[in-house]
Amino acid sequence: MAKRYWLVKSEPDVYSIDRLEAEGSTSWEGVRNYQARNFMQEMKKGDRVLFYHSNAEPPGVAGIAEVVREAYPDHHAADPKSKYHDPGHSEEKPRWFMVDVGFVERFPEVLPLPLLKGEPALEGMELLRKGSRLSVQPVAKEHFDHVVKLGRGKRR
DNA sequence: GCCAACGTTGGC
DNA sequence: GCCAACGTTGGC
Repeated sequence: MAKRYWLVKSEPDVYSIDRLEAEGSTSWEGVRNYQARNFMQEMKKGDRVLFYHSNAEPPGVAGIAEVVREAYPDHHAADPKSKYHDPGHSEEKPRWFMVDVGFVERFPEVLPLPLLKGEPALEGMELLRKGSRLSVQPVAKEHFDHVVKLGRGKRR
C-alpha cells in the first residue's frame, strides 16, 4: 500500500509541536470520535502527518510528524479515573484506539489557517471545510506537499 | 467570551 | 426513526 498522508489537531496548550520535538514521540490518546478513530486505524507506520494547532493564536499547521506505531487499544478509556474513560470500552472489547506519532519537522513559523484558506491549490481540503471539526483526517498527497512547501517557505 | 457547526443521547 | 436537548469543537 502506498504511503498515506494525514492531519491531526492538537491544542498547543494541551500538546504542542514543541513538546513533540522535545520528547521525540508520543501516544495519541483521547480520540473519542468514531470517524477520527476509523482513520487512525488506517494509519500505517511511516505515514506522514501534518501537526495542526487548534484553539491557538494563530491556528495553523505547526510542522510534520510521522506514524511510529499503528493503532492499539487506548487504555485510558478503561481507566475510571481518566477523563477519557468510557464505560463502553474494555480490554476484551476495545472501542477506542490510539497510535504513536514521532517528531519529524517543525516549521519556522506556524502556517496560519487564513493563509491556507487563500491557497487555490488547497481547495477541497477537509481542514478548510466550513464547520469541519474532525481531529484526525486524511490529506491528499498534493495538498500535503503544498502545505509542506508553504511551511518551509521563505520565512527566516 | 460568543456562537455556529457538529456529534451524541434519550424520550417518544 | 425522528428530533429536541445537550455537550463539544474551534474559529473569531
